[in-house]
Amino acid sequence: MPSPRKTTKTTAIPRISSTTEFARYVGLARTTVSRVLNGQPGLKQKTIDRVQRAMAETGFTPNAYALHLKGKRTALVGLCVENLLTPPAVSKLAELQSQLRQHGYSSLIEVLDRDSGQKVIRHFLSMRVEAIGFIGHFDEAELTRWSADLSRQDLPHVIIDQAGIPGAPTVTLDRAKAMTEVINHLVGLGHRNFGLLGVSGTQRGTQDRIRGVDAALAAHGLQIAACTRSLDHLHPRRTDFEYGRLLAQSFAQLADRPTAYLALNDEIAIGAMHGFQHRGFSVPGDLSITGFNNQDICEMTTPGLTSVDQQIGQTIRAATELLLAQIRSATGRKPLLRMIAPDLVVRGSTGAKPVG
Amino acid sequence: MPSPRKTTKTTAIPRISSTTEFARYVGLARTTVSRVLNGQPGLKQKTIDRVQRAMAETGFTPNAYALHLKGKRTALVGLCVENLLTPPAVSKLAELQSQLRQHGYSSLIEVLDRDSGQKVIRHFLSMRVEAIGFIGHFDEAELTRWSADLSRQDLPHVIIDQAGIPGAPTVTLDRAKAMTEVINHLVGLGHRNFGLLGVSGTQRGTQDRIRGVDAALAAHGLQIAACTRSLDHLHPRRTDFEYGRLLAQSFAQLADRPTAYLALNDEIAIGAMHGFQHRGFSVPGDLSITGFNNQDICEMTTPGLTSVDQQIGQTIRAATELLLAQIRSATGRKPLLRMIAPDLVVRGSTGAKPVG
DNA sequence: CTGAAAGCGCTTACAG
DNA sequence: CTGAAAGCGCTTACAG
Repeated sequence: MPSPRKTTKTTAIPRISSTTEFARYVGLARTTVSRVLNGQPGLKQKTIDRVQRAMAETGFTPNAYALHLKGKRTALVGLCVENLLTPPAVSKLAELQSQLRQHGYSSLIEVLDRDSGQKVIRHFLSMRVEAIGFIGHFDEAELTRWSADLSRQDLPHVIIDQAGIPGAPTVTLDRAKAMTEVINHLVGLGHRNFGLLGVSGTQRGTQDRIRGVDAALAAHGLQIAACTRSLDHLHPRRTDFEYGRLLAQSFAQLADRPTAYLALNDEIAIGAMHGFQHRGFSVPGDLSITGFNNQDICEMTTPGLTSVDQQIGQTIRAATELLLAQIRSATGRKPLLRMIAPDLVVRGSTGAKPVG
Repeated sequence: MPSPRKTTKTTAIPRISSTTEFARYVGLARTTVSRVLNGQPGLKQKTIDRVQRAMAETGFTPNAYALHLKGKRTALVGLCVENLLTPPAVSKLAELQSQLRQHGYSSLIEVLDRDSGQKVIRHFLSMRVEAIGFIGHFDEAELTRWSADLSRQDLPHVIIDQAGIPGAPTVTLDRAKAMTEVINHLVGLGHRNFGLLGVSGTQRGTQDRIRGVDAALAAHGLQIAACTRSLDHLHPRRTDFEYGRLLAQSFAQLADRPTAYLALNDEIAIGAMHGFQHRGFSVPGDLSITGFNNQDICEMTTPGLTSVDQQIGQTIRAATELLLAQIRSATGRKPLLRMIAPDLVVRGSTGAKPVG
C-alpha cells in the first residue's frame, strides 16, 4: 500500500489565489481587502487585523501580474553575468544586487552565454524590468546591438567591465593604467624582460592592458616588441590555475627567460608561481610574478602575490548611481563613461631583478 | 548650453507597449498578431514575416504580466542563496540555474539574509514561481516555517545542504560520513590527537560533522573528548583564510599540540597551513591538515590540500530531479531526503604522524 | 484573415 | 465600510 498523503499538510486551509476568494474568506468586500493590502488610510484597526490574520492563515499573496498590469511598477532589474565561475564577476553581481535591493529593486539574474543572449534580454523586457546591468565581457557586436536597442527604448542600462560600446553607459576599470602601474613597479625593480601570461588576444580588455604595457615601456625608453614575450599560442586558452602552470613549464625551458611575469588574473599567476617553484625557481629571487584582481588568495600564497585591485566597491557604487540616475530622469546629461582607477597591491612575489 | 539629446537615439521608432498599438503599427488585427506571436498554425508566411519584421523594428515584447494573468505559466523558479561569497554555494547556484534553464525555467535569484527572508519569499509567491530552491544554511526555525508554508500551498521546493527540516524535500551531503572518512584516513596515518578548526557550534551541519568524528573515533576505540581539541572560543568566528591563520597561531603555542587538523572549509585549512608553515612547522612532516569542499585552490598550495569533495554535480542533479518531480505530479511518493556521499581527495597535506 | 467580446486578478474612482 | 464598474494587456473561442 502506498504511504498515505501526509494529513498534517492539508489542514483544510483553502488554497486562495485571488482577492475575490480571499475577500470571501475574510468576509469583507474585495475593495476593502485591497485597501488593507495597500495600506490605505481610513480603515478600522479591527478590519486591518482581520485581514492580516487571514493572510497569515492562508498564505495568500496578491498576484504580481495583475498588480503590474494595473500600472504598479515592477521594481525589477535584470542583471546579466558572463558566468558565475569568475570570482570578481560574482563579487560585482553580489554587490550590485545588494545595492539595488537597498533601493527597493529585486534582481532577475541570468547567465548570458553565446546563444542565450537575445532570449534572456527579451525575457527581461517582457518582465518589464526597469533597468538592465551587464557584468563582464560579452561579444562586442552583440552587446553593441543590445545596448542600442535598449537606448532606443529608453531603457536604463549599464555595462560593467567591458569598455568600448559606443554610447553605452559604462563603468570600467582603467586597465591600461593598471598595467602601466605594474610595469612601472617592475621596471623600478630593474626588470627589462617580461613574460605575459594569458595577456594576449583580441578582446578589448586585453588590448587595453597591452596598450598600458606599451605606453609604460615606451615611457622608460623600452620597446614592447623587444621586451615582452607571450607563449599563449602553445596551449589551449584557459584562465585557471592549470593554465598558469602550463605556461610556467614552457617559459622554464627558455634560455633567455624573462625575469618578470604579468598574468591575466590571480589564478594564472598562482598557477605559474606554483609551476616555477616546483621546477626549482625562487620567487621573487629568480623571477617576479604579478596577478590581477587582488583576491583573498593573494595573501595565502608563499610569497604573497602582488596584484591589481579592481576596486569593486567603487565600481559598483558608480554603476548603481548611473542606473538610478537614468531611472530617475530620462535626460542623460551626466557623463556616460566612468573609469575606475586601479590600485596596485605590492606583496612578496615581486622583487629586484636577479643579478647576472 | 546643455548638450543636445542624441538624435541618433530617437529615430522616430514609436515606443510600442501593447498588442493594440503594435497591431495598428503592423496594420493587422490584434488577434492575428497574437496568433503569430504564439506560433499558431494557419497563417500566411507573408503575414508572419510582416509581424516579425515589425517586432525587430520596434523591439516590441508582449507584456509577461498580461500573458500570465491569462493563465500562461510563468516558468519561473525562485532560488534563495545564503550568500554569494561562499564558493561552493555559488557553484551550486550556477549549476542549478543552468539545469533549470535547460528545462525551460528562468530563475529569480535572491540572497536571503536574516531579516529579508519573509519578504523575499512573499515576492517569489507574488511572482507565482513554480518552485523554490534554498541553497546553503539558514535559520532552522525560519526555514522550517517557510517549508511548512510552501508545503501547505503545494508549492514545490527543495532544500540543498541544510538537513533536518522536517518533511522538507532535501538534498544534502552526508557530512557525518565525510568526517568519518577523514578520521579513518588520519587514524590510518597514526594520528590520535586532532585539532578542529572552525568545526564547533550548534549549527546542524556542524553537529553532523562532529557526530561523524565521534562515530569514527569510537570505532577505533578512541574517545572524542580526549582526542579532539577546539580553540574556536579564542577568536571571533569567521570562515576565511585569516581565521585559519589565527587558529594556527593559537594551536602553535600548545605544548601537547594535536598532530592532525580538520578544518571547516578549505579557506580555514589553507590559512592554518600558512600560519603553521610561517611558524616553522612542516606540513605534513610535523602536522597534517584537511580541508572541506575540494576547491581548485587545493591543488595550488604547497603541499596540496587533502579535502572532502561535496560532489556538487550529483547534488544539483538530485535537486533538479526532486524539483521537477514535484512540479510534474503533486503526489509525493518519492523519497524526500537525498543523501549525497562525499569523496575524500587525498593530497600532500596529510601524512604519517611524526615519530616521538 | 478580421473584429467584437469575455475574462484573467487586481486597483481605483464613484455612489451609496 | 460596501458594491458595481471600468480598465490594465493579453488570449481565445466565436461569428463573419
